[in-house]
Amino acid sequence: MPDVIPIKSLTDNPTFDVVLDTIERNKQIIVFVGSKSSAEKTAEEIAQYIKKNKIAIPHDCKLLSEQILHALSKPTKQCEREAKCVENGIAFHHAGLLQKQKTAIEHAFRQGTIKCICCTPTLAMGINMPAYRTVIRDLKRFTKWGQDYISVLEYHQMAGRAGRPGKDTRGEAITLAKTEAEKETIYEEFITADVEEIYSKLAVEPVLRTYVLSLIATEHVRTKKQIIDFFSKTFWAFQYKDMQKLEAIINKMLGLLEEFAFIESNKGEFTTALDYANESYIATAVGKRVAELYLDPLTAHALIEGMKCAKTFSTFSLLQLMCSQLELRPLLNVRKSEYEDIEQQLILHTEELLTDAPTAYDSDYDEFLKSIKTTLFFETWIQEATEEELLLKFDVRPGELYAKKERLDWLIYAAAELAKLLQSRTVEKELQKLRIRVEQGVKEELFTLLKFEGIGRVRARKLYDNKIKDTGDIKKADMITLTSILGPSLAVSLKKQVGIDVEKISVKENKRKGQISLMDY
DNA sequence: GGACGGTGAAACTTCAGGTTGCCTC
DNA sequence: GAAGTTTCACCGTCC
Repeated sequence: MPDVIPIKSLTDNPTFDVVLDTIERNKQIIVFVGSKSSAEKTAEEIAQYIKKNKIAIPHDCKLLSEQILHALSKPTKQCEREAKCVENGIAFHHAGLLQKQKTAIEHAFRQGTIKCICCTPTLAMGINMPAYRTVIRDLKRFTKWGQDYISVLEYHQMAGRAGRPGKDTRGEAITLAKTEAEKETIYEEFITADVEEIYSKLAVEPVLRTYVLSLIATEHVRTKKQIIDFFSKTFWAFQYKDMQKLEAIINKMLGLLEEFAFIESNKGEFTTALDYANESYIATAVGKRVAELYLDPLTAHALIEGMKCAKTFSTFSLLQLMCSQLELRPLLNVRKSEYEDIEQQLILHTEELLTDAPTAYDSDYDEFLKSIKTTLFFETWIQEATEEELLLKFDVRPGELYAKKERLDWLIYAAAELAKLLQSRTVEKELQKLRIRVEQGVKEELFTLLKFEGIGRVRARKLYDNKIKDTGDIKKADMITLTSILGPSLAVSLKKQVGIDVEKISVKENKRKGQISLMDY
C-alpha cells in the first residue's frame, strides 16, 4: 500500500479540498459526478471559490475562454457558464457540450492549461486523458429501479484515469465516503471487488431481428438449419447453453420477418423433421434494403406502414413518424407544467398523424406525448430557432441537439430509401427536403443560398432577410451591402461563386462618409 | 409606501453516454 | 432517492 498524502481541510466541501490541494501541488485532477447539471454546478462553484480567494492559476485561460464562449454564433447560457469556469482554470465536460468545446477543453487539459475538469463518465470512456488525481464523487446513479451503485467495471474505468504513465510516478484515485460504514462498503463493493461478468445481448429481440434478416439477405445462410447452426456457435449459445430457447426466438423472428414481407420461404408439403430443418428463406427486395440500411425490421415495418397511409401529410406527420421509433429514444420528457399544452398540440395535429394515437387511458400514452414533444422540438429547430432558444424551451443542450439530429437524419435517410423502393415519389421527395432542413435547421426558402460555400443557416437567413434570395440576387447585390452582412472576405468569395470578380471593400469607411444606410445587425 | 434585492423554504424536475446503421460533398 | 432548479413568500433597505 503506497503512502497516503494528507489533504488539508480548507472548506466544508471535501471535493473542493481535494481539488484545491491538487492545484496547490501544480497537478491536475478529474472529478467524476453523476449528472450533467452536477458537473456544471461543481465546476462553477470551484471556479467561484478560486476567483474569490484569488488562488493563482499558472496559465492564462482568457483566450480559451473566449474560444469556448464563441463556439456558436450566439452563445448559450451553457457557453457563458463554461467560459466563466475556464477563465479560472476549471472546466466541466459532458455530452451536452459542442464537439468543438469538448475538443478544446481536452486539448487544454493535456497541455496543462486547465487544472480541473468536473465531468460525467464521458471522460472515462475512450478518450486518453489521464490526470494525477481522479475523484469519483458519485457512486450511485439513477436507474429504472431508483438510485443504484454503478458497476465495478465503470468504477475501474474512472479510477484508472489516475496517474500519467511516463510523467508521474504515482496516481491517486479518490472516492469520498460520508460515513465510516460507507467507507467500508466502498472498499468492499468497489476497491477489492471483482468486475462483473459480461453477458451476450444477442437474444435481445431488436438485435436478433436485425441479425436474422441480414444473414438471410446476404445469403450467408439459406435454410433454417443453417441459421440455427450459425447461432449455436455464438457467445450467446456458449453462455446460456439453451439452444431450445434461442430456436424458439429465431422461429418467432422468422415468422415476423415473413409477415412483414422482408423474407419469403419455400414452405411446401413438408412432413418430416428434415424437411422442416431444410425450409429455406430468401430476402425480398425490400428486405434486402432494410438489411443494408441496418434498420431494425420492426422500425422498417413501422416506417413503411406509416408512409403507406401518408395520403396527406405534413412535416409534422413525418417527424412524428420518426419520433415514434425506438431509435430516437430517449425522447424528451413532458413536464407536469406543460402536460396540457402538449395534449393540446396533439389534438391540433391529430389529423396529420401517420401512427395510431393511443387514448389517455393506454399505458403508452405518456410515451406517445413524449414523441409529440420531441416532434415539436425538431419542428422548432427547422423553423430556425437558435440553440439558446432550444435550451430554454426544451432544455436540450447544443451537444445533445447534434446527437439527436444525427440519429434523426439517419432515420429520414432510411425512410426515404424505403419510399423510393415503394415508389412513393411524393413521400420520398418530402423526406429528402426534410433531411436538409433537419441537417441545417432551416426553412425550405433558404435551400438555394445554402449551396454556396461558407453559407450556413445563420448567414443564409441574414442574406434572405436582406432580400438576397438566389444567384440572381447575389449577382445584383452591391458589395457594400454584401460586405456588411458577411464581412469582406466572404462577400468577395460569394461574388466569385456567381462568376463575378470584385475587390474587397471596407464598409466602415463608406459608412463614415455617409454613403449608405444599412440594415442594423 | 412602493420598488427592489436578498434569503430560505417548499415545490418541482430530472437524473451517463455511446454505437452502428447510409450517402454525398 | 437525491441533487439541482425554480418559485414564492418574507424581510430589510433605499429612495
